[in-house]
Amino acid sequence: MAYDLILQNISRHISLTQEETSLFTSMLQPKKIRKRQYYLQEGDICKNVAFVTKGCLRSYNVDQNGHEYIIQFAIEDWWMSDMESFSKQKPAVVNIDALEHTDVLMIAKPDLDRLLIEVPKFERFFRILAENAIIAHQTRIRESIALYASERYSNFVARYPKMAQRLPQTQIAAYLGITPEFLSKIRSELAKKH
Amino acid sequence: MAYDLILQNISRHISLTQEETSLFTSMLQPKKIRKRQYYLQEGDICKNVAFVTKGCLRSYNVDQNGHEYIIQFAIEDWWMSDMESFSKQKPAVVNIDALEHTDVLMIAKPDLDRLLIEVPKFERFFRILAENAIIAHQTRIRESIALYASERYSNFVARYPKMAQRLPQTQIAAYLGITPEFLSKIRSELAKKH
DNA sequence: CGTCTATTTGAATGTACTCAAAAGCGGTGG
DNA sequence: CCACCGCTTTTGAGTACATTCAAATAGACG
Repeated sequence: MAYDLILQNISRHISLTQEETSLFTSMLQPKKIRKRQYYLQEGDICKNVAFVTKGCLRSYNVDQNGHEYIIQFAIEDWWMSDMESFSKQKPAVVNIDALEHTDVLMIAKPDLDRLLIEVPKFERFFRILAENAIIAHQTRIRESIALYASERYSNFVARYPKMAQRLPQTQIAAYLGITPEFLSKIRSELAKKH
Repeated sequence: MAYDLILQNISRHISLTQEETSLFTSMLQPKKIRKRQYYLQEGDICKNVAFVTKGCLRSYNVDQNGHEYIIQFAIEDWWMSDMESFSKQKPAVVNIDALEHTDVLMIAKPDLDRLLIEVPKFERFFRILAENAIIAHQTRIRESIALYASERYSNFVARYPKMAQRLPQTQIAAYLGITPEFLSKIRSELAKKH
């Protein structure tokens, strides 16, 4: 069943009745996003939140020199949206696109608003989801100001081994806030130590 | 009335009945934290969430070389806790202390758990609070990997002018992830341009 | 008033970036 | 299935951003 993964994800924090599950799944819209295809473009308003069932998304922005800075990756079992654009319905400051052919389940903003009212348990679910995101973000902030690039890279590989395997180094570099050239040098230094 | 500020803070996102307000305020414990005094120490379990009514708190950690890295400041009208320690009741990885003589209103973990059950509106309140924190954290992550220290400092001053005025430069430097000496040099460069 | 901490300034060093060029790898079409 | 094209990764030289250490000055607090 195609909803297994998302229902399991939700059951980690709240339990749903049969009817609540039906209401929830009736709101889910499947969508395929091909590699390099945009899910959300800077300036657009984010109308859905996405749950990845296959593939990989990234949210990022681009500065005036054309450099990309990655805010977040989302592989299978991760949620993705531009929080600011989605929750306040204002133009997005980031882009979201697919690094691989990707399958998502989307929930539209009006549906989610209705869900939160009809099944308040989901307020709890999304509160916990948000709190966990805060914890991860604080760790990342701490590391980005306290650690050297080589340490940040080692921690990234240790924390997200699946992502580190499948992501191109250019993307990891853009997440760590370094150039691809410098990441290559870091990796060759780390390799020497074995 | 001492609860004005916190009730106004809450009313920005949800509205409470008379009884809900009474239940909520009955859970608030006032506490004074003197300058340099700890509110939470690394390794302890965070038993309360704090709302600052006067003064200034900071959460930070210290590396093996004794350098401090500041995760967050909280002045009047801000909430502060170690999210991970408080919500999962595990040992804190950060310290929280006062940079000024500070007054807070605290809510104990068991009280908050009960509040969330008895008044589910608070699930919504804390979800929105968490989502706003995520937006701020993502902005900070983006700036910390994309901008030079001088740009991060200018943005900090523009975004939090009240904090920039009252905080010592050492603390701002520890928040931006640079040395106090380098911040001093940045400031003298910026001053030249006038 | 005196002590302690915060800030400034300078010289030497280290981390990370830019630019350029070559080598490796993967997907696509013929 | 191979050849090609485009993109990713590697390597090197020169440069810029940021740190360390040291010492002098200014400022805050009891």
